[in-house]
Amino acid sequence: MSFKFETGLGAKHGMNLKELASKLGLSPTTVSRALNGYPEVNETTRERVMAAAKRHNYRPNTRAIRLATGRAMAVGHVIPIATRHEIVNPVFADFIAGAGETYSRNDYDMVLSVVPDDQEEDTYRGLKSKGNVDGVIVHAPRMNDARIGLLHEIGLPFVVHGRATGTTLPYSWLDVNNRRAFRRATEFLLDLGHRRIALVNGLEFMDFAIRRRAGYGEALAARDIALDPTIMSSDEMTEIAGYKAARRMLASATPPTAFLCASMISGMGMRRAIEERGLAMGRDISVIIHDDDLSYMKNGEDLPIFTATRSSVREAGRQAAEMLLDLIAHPGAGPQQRLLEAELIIGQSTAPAPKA
Amino acid sequence: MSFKFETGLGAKHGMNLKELASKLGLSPTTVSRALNGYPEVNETTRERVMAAAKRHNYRPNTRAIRLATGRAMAVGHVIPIATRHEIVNPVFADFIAGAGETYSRNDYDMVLSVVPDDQEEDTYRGLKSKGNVDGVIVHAPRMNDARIGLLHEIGLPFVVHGRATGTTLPYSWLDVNNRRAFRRATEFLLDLGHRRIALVNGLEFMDFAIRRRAGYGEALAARDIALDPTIMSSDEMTEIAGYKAARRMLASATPPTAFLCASMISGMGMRRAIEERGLAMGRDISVIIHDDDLSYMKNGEDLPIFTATRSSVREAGRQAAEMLLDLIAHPGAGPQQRLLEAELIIGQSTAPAPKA
DNA sequence: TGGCGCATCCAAAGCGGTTTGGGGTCGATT
DNA sequence: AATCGACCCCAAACCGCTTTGGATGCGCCA
Repeated sequence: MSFKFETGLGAKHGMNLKELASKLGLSPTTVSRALNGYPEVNETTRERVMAAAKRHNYRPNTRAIRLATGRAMAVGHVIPIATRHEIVNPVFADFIAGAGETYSRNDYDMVLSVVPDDQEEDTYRGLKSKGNVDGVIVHAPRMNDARIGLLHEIGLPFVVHGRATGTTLPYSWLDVNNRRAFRRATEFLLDLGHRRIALVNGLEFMDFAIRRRAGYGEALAARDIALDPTIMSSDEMTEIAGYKAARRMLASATPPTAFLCASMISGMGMRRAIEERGLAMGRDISVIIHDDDLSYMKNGEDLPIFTATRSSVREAGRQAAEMLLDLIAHPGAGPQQRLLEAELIIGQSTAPAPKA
Repeated sequence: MSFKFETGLGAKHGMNLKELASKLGLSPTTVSRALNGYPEVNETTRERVMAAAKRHNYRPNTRAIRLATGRAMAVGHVIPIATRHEIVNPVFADFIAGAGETYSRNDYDMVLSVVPDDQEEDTYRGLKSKGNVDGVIVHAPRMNDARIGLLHEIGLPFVVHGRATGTTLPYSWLDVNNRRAFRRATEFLLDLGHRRIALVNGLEFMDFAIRRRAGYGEALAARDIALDPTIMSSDEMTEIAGYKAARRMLASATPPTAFLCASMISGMGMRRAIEERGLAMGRDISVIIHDDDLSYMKNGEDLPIFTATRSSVREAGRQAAEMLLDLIAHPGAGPQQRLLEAELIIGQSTAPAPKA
């Protein structure tokens, strides 16, 4: 009954199709077609309808459209909150911003689900069977990521941001060429004369970290330098983790002269460790980071602070979203892949290896 | 016609209420009521229905529920992308994560709209009239923020994260006591003997920045110290901005001995400027930051890197979302407000003022 | 024994759009 | 003059659920 009241009062609830149609002396059918650009309506009628729609500020009810068409006009991003280490990936913000721009332009909604990681599978199944979204973006793929098989099984279109080593199923992804980027960065340090190059990597169950490590390994192998596990670490990409890894390695008997580091944030922690030790980054110790080009964490202005492999995660978001919308629009077409190359930006944090 | 195919094939499209009902030999009415816990259904029947629903993996179609009930079961977060300075606020990620936890628990969807800031008003109007959401969270309020009046006008429930000085309308908000936090921090520095205390603030059309400046001013005034505009800056809270502000101030004839800084990220830039000058933070120069307790940017572990005013933005997200859901559930009730106090955490970045 | 009330269940009318399957009109064709 | 297409438009079904307004049956009391 309170419902009756609301819809009764409802001057506020806005014009609907039926009202608009009767105001125009037309049928809802015709009005709907006129507004949606169908050909079987007279052009002058269409203009009359369009004008009236604007005048009365008519906006079709999304809920009704969704039910009638069977499309959600929305895509989902499932953000798992690790129950163990509660890290909110700092690149999410920029990726989401990029993807969101694409969605806005295409009149799609973006729905975010933040769920404990043990409920992730259930969330995907629900998203599909309850019909909340037409597709999803898969974040932070791991090796042999189970989500790919799952999404295949339930038949929900998806694009992976990154790749999942070990998966045989075909699927759509957009990734940065992490292997090549880290190989180039390592070669760059080698060319500067460095021989003890440390790798401060992300967590190695994350696919991107595996690829970065591979690129690093390739470059060293090509110069016949053996991997040294004592100067290779793998951890979350936080300031603290970068600090601790660098501090530990610098304290060793044979410290590295250069660092390769997975993110700008951990790079800042590394710098802290370096300076705490009375050394100078870019003189005593060289550092190369991977720069996601986060808007709140620009790597300097004219002169970059860090030498870096750079690839905009915001742009990745834009493009991944476009791929997904395309997949949704053309369900027949096969999976799409796109590999972005990172630039190598020379900044102030690298220098020739000190004479031994 | 391709539609026919899909729904024709659609073993996949899942069980719906009608099918389930006929399988049970019951009417849709009864099944609906059984599942939604209405009293006018026999307990044994209810159990039979529940069991069948689980067995057939029935999940009610969200789109239909939304249309039938008139509720969106979703809340919106509008994230304006400033056309001038394209900064994605780094605290969004954590705030969103916190809010998202609350939504997940309550079976609400979170829909994010990333829009150019000149389309913000239109976005809110659309969200309301198209019925996409039941309420919204307003981010990053400014002085005399126009959104508050707008949302009042269009009748969309909302909670502001922060406050908007100058607004006379009553509205719901959740904020940190920024004024008191910065006043305490300033007093702390004063007690350590500092007299030239710089303020590296956020952009001062942002409400929180105004309040922080007020707290800073109060503390100085209480000790009869005049404000000195040359050691007060106001800019985006990026690493670069912090660096530049600190560098400029340190280069002056009468540099500050202490800094009050709006964020951990700009604090890291300040540290860079300090060390670049051959000074040590926490010895030559004291620094206090505001710490939003971002998960990827922890302020040290046992021993905090920075002395800081701390307040978890993730927790703020959780609570703001709860307030909003409460507002939506009880449209009659008046606006709610909640003021969170920040802790003052003593870290390694502060020390007594050097003897002049 | 007739009637009342309670416990259960159902048919049908929404919700607000889209889409199907015609149905007039009218000028052109034969 | 009858036929035939365009061309425009409409009535009604439908999407999958909720909710209203009964209907049915049964125990129980006067």
